[in-house]
Amino acid sequence: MTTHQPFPTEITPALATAFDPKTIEAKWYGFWETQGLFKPEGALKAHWEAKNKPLPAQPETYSIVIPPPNVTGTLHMGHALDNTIQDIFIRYHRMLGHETLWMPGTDHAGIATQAVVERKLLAGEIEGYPKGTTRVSIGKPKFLELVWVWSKQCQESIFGQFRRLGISPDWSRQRFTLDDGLSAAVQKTFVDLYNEGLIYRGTYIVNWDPGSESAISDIETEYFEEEGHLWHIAYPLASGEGEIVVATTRPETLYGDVAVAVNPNDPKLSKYVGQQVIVPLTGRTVPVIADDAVELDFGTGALKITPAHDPNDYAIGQRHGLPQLLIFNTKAELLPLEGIPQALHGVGRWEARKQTEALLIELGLLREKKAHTHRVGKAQRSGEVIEPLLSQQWFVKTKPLAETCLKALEAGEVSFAPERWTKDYLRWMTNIQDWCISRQLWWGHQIPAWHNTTTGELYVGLEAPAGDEWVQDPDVLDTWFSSGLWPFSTMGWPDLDAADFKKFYPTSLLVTGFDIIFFWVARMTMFGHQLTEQSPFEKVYIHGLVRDEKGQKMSKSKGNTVDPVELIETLGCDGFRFGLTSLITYGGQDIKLAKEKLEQGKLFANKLWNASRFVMMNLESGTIAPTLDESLLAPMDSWILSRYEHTVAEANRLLKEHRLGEYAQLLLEFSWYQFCDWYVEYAKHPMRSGNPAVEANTRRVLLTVLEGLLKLLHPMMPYITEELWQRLPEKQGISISIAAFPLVETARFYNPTLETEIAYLLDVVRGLRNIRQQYNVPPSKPVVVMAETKDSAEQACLERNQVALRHFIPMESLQIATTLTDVPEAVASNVVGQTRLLVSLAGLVDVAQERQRLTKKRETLLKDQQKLAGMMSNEGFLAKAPPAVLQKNRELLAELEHQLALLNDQLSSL
RNA sequence: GGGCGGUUGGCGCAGUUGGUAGCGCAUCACAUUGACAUUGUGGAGGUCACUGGUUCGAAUCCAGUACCGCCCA
Repeated sequence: MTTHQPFPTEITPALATAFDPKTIEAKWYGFWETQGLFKPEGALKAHWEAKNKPLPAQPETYSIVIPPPNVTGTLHMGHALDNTIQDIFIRYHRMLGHETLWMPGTDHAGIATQAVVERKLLAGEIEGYPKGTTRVSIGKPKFLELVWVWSKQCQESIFGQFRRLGISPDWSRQRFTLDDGLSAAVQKTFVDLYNEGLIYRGTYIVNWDPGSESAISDIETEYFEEEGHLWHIAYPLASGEGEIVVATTRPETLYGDVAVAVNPNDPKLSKYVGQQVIVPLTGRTVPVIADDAVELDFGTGALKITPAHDPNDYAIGQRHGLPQLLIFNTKAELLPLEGIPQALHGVGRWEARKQTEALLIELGLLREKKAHTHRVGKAQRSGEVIEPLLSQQWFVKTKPLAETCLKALEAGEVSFAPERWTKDYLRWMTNIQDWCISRQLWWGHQIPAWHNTTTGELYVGLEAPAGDEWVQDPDVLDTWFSSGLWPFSTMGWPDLDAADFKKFYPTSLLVTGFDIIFFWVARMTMFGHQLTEQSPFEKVYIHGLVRDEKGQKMSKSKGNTVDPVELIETLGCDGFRFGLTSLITYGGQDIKLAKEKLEQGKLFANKLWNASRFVMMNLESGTIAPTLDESLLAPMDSWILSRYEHTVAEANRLLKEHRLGEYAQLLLEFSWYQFCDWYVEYAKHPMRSGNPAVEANTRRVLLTVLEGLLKLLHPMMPYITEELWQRLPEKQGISISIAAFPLVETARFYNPTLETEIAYLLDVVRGLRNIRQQYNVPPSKPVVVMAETKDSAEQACLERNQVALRHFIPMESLQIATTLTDVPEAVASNVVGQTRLLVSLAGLVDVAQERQRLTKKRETLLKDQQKLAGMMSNEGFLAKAPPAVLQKNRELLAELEHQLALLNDQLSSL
């Protein structure tokens, strides 16, 4: 056995009657960290030392990279869930003796972070800067300095919150997407992909966010149905004879019109094709063109074409070789162009819309304005309405990358749990659009491309070419570009010999919410396959969103967010983690934050605490059998060992299958409803039997089960299990976190026959308690009990569990018989299995009440019996049902019939 | 318009090889000297949204309907 390592002992010697999480959480977290137990190497060594076995030469590895939180604020419930899940898997594999790495870190979150600091600056919340300060006014270097300060602060507070959650990543390896190594990976990737033709630069209509004054990708744009208007505007024919009325939702863009389009099959309008019309307010003459894309029955049937500010118009413009007329600046204000009324120069788009409408009315060209519901795209981060804008941007050619991913998916190199998410991933990969990766921001990875100021030449490379005339492209890359490299850039890639990369890549599991399958998971697989020629993870575990109690999505603007740290304060970390885990479903449903269910976690922690307290008090009171003496085991002992072994097997299965909700439920049931409610209660008896060998052996059973239970629970409830485990009289190793997770290699105690027997016994106890309760017999008052059964197994069970029975039910006497004689007059009865239970209650039996109770029971049984009898008289069922089911039903039916007979007897004797 | 998910006791939810429906909270009754009132004990409460099909047998599989939610166009 290993020697005990020092561990914090400033704990009260005796366990308090109520579990107080606060006193233990900080203590153990510090202990784990200082002992290096979150490090793969440290944990591995400690694990095998505790086992007293040599380190395996080639230990199995297990690795997860954390979805890096943004350095924009604080952790929310989604993070709490996501990281609790990861921690469970990490701690489980660590206890299995695998070399386990959980890589932590944070994401620089370009737009979001820059926006936060800009907002703070503007609001005067940054010391040394007056209210109203803009990023432009202080300049790029100074501004970036402030963002760095902010991001460091955020990082610290996030890591602090993570620690409160009790999670166990290797903090010594923490990464940030802007770290030197990760940045180098980004630069290299960009240059390589450019050289392979997978990155290109071009002028296209992009989703422009006037809020951040940057392009964003199409998936960062969210669409909302909004009430708007449809303006019908008359465009006079240049010939002077007549007009075409055009319908538009955006009158302010008419300054950018370069054509009017109609459907070639339009019976009324097609005749104008080839003619010229005058764009109102601009004096510009543009052609009328025919295009199939124009819907005949939308609006007036005629569309104004603004290629520089609408993706559909852009496509039409391309087909017809039309010019592209840019009318907005990066803030979506009208440019000072000829053809735009002077008064509108520099005016924002909404104001411009109003004024344009007024001008059109003045000119008598507004034919109609009617309410119209349409879809409006908004920037995910800033909430600003997207301004489609023609601009020069960098793109990733995604089709070839996606194809590799699809092949890998088909080959099973990567899979999703729950499986249904595969479809979403597949659909997105199949219909993938090129990815706009340049952002007009300051905060991020500046693009390694250089422009020659004199020749206009473009050069892409890690270093600028020689000469003064080269300036670096000012744009930075989309944050997801660097996040897409996360699973391997954090491991040392592109250095293929980096130790972590060689050992821990590809990772074992990725845990994340479904909302970022496209943003992140897809980008990681694309980059992973392209750059490392393998999937960055084997399995993607997708969980639902954490919603508020009403099922609404939590958001700061709605004010319905819940702070996980606050919940940890009130429930204790272990209680919180248990509650959260128990809410997880196999199907990955969204989680409604039911506070009752979380509360259950807190109660469970207290229950576990007190049960352990009881066990430890008993362990201290005498010797513990060095090994289990099987000859001394009473049926109840064997039963709990059987249940325990079964629970061990199940827990391992559920964890391997990523079924965490069921894992939580399983352990709750075993600990509370089996161990505490029955075994611990039972054990009080042999513990006071006065037989030293039995007592010592019972202590051994209690210790075995409790120690195992603590280990089974540890991945989910790390603190309380550590605290309790450390107090156990025997333990191997320095911490439960590196102790061996219980496994069933060969079943030793699992005994279904015995479990059936004890299930019957416990039913008998319940049956007797039921009677006692009905008649208000005080708990301590002994009663006269008679049990009549013709079933020899039942009889044997009762005989050999008399001691336990008497312990659960205070009895004056217990008579077990095949046929009872001398049944007293006043008895209350119950039926369990084939057994008739009688309790003598002189002067207490109320015949009416007894009749009512028995009748009710008979009705329930009768219903079951009829149903079953129906089934058993069905030819088809008898012919086709599997023998095991038939057998089971036959037995059940016989039992029901017997029970009914007993009840009838009893009723008629009343 | 297409896809996905949900509909199970008062409330919140579990329930994957199809074999007589489970949990938490709430509720009713009883219990307070030894692990625990952050408790224990006993009870009550459900035709598993609806319709049809497959099957000896359906909450579970299939088809359709209704309502709710999400994603994509």
